[in-house]
Amino acid sequence: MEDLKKTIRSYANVSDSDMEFGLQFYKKEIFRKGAHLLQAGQYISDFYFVQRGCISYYTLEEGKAQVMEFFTEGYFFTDLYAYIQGIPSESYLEALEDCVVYKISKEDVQKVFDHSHQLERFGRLSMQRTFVINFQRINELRNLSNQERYLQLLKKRPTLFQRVPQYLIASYLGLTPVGLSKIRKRLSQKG
Amino acid sequence: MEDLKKTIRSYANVSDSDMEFGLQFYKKEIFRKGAHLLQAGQYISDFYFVQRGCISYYTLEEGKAQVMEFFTEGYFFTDLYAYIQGIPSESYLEALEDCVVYKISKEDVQKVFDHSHQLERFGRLSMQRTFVINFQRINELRNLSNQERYLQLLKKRPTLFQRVPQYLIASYLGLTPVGLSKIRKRLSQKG
DNA sequence: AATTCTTATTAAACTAGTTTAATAAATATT
DNA sequence: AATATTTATTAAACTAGTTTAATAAGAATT
Repeated sequence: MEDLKKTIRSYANVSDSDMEFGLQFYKKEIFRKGAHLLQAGQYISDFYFVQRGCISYYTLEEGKAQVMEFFTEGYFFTDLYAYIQGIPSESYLEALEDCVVYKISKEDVQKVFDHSHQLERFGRLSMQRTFVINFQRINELRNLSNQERYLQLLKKRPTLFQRVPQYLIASYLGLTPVGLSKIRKRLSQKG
Repeated sequence: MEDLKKTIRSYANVSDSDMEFGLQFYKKEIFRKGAHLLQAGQYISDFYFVQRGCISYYTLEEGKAQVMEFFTEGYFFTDLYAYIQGIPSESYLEALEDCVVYKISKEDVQKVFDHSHQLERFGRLSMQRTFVINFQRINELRNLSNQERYLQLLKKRPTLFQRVPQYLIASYLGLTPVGLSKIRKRLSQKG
């Protein structure tokens, strides 16, 4: 749990005893490639941390997967929307590789926050971090062309392109596989 | 400050004494139509609550305003991105009408959170609320057509169309004024 | 009431994507 | 190694927006 501990401490000064209290609730879990951590219609009451692997977070819109995020090592994740609102999920969480994750239940999160002001602060600040990422995402969706967003993803998360098939990346970028292929061709002709 | 108090209590059970402690830091401020609460390049260290009026939150991209949000009565707002990161803003906050707001400084927010676990919880939960809104925004940007987003805005915030010129709404929707006009024409011909 | 200024619509040419379908390339399976 | 399956590219026709520029409508000012 060293990676998890380090990641929490990157947000707030958590004492050893508070950390020990918090970590006791996390449980290790393994998912094989192709396994679903969550399917639409299910409730999600766990919060996860990626120790190893890659998980896709997607919805089905008219039968087609719309990838919203790829969670890789060091990410905290869940279907945060359904988790927060306590409603059935409209999304899927699927292991794109064999994965090792740590999970904690919503009730245990509540216990941890009730017990420790500093861990509640970690909660607030990690929510802030999520805000920053979503804010950037919205700005990118609004102000950048698809080509620019492709180039930016290539720059920000280059290893993703080795781990994930291109048609899922196209989906993440809000494109069809054909559309992304065209963009790549256009770029390869110029440069 | 009754509206402010009510809004805070809609997030967390704050005791009277904690509430009193928190509210002492808020200061009332008035902005005339056209006034800027924030300009690009400035640091923003205040958090605001809209008592009365409408504030646009926008960036300039190649000289053109890109409206990201309209803040109306009951909204908490700031340039949250610059506020959180402590970096100079790239955005503007402009009163579209005469406005009454309450504001609190970042340092005072910190004092309040340090003083009261329940107010820190309010902070976390209001951040969660912001997450939910941004999440929906991202989904709308990704999965809905411009026409659908226009119709949805019309449904969700109908009064906005009486308060705000159409070209700003076009910008909010990520369209040109011409584009929005076309959509409206298309709809009026069908229905 | 007339004028000016701002906002909204329309037209025409253009563009970056879409869809569908065929083909090519890469990967996995027998 | 041969075959089947999955993934990526290309082509062709189409679409919903863009830009620029002209016009019309509405609001504010003299």
